[in-house]
Amino acid sequence: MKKQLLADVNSDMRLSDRIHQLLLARILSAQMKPGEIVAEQKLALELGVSRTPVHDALRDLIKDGFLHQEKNRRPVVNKFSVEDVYDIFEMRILLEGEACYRAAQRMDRETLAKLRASAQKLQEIAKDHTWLEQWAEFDDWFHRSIARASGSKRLLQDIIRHRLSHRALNVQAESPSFFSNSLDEHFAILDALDQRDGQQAKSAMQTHIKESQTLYVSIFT
Amino acid sequence: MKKQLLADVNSDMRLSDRIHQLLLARILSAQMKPGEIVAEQKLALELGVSRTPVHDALRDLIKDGFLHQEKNRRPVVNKFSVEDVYDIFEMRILLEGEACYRAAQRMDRETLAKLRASAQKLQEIAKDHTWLEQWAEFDDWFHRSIARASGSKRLLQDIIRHRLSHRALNVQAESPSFFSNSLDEHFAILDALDQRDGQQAKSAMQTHIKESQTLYVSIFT
DNA sequence: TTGTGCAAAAGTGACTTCATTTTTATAAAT
DNA sequence: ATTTATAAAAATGAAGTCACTTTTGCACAA
Repeated sequence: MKKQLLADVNSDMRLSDRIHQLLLARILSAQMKPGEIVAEQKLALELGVSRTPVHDALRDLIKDGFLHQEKNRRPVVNKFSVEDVYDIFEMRILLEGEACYRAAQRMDRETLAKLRASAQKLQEIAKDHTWLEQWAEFDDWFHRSIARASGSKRLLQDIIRHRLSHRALNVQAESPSFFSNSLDEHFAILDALDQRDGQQAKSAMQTHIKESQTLYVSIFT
Repeated sequence: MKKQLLADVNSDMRLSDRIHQLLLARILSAQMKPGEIVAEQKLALELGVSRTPVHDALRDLIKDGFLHQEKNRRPVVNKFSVEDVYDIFEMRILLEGEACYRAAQRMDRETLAKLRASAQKLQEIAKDHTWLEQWAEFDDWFHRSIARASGSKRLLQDIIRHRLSHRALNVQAESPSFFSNSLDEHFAILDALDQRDGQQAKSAMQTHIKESQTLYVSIFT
């Protein structure tokens, strides 16, 4: 019986796109680790498809910056150096700071309220063992919502890209990256957004990301 | 006899990468215009290769944001709306402003001197009929040099990406986008870099790009 | 034990083929 | 003339195949 790793409901999607999703998930969840070889042929066999859609998916991942490949060689999952870690966060500070500044003027009250409610709910169950995964999900939603509220298609896209890189870092970070004051910082950002204070919101966001940067840089050093 | 459109010296490159280069050049030079259909099969025939490398090149161009494609349909060259134009320049203002700020501390005197010399040479022949193409080349080199001097791999990459979008705009801009004070602005940036004044350099760069933005937005309105 | 050379195995790049979907062209109908 | 139906042509997504390159494993030598 054939493996059903691609048994998505989205059967109207291109195979290559479903495979791209699957592989991205594997990278972000450490099922595929930095330095690991990802052979197109082997993967095709494993997934029970031909090499063609796998080839396309791998090419996408290369453009995404998660793999690299030399001609005629098998693709390899990228490693991140300390410099990369620093660089990724610097981009986030710049881009998400700007997005937050713009969002202060444009974000609708409804989304703002939803973000606050979720953050509060999260605060209550902060001692639960499921906290970490719920946190990761919320954190992503929080930052993307603000990026989206910036009103700039390209700013949003760039932020998503660098945030994915950030998430890929977790794979290499041994200790679980976890900081209790992150939630407080989120509230600070929300407060500034509520007051429509762009400068303050930007500043709070940048402080928030810098905290994270410091932690990650220390882990990777 | 077969067409020699791909008769590059780089015969050790993948075909798909050479085709990607060729198509990008066609887009930036208006040989392929917005809205135009780019059929994989037809292109393969024209270039005298199989569909596979063409397919890969087209996929890259889609990720680059120059084409879009719906499933089972032929790819189409992207059109830019006024909002896109504005957005592209906003990204350039943010990213190249930051790069310029960082470059003020890091750019070596040698590159700085070369940029100034080229700018001066360009100024002398400003009345020549070959001015425009030389200008375009210099402008690209100028901005990339500063982006590179920022010391950030990702900042450079993002800047290159948005600058390519900018260049793709020229295809849709009817009147030749041309402004005599651009060179003066470049000198202003160089002066600030010479003085290692990050704030001033950033500000000069952002003013420079805003000038361009105003012009392009008016053209696209 | 540690290299070195070489043949077998596995892998990629690119071409070809096949099934299905979309596009185009033509003809009929309003 | 313009729309609608439809059949032929052309295009894409995915699989299969082939030539050439890289990787692997093993025998042999230092």
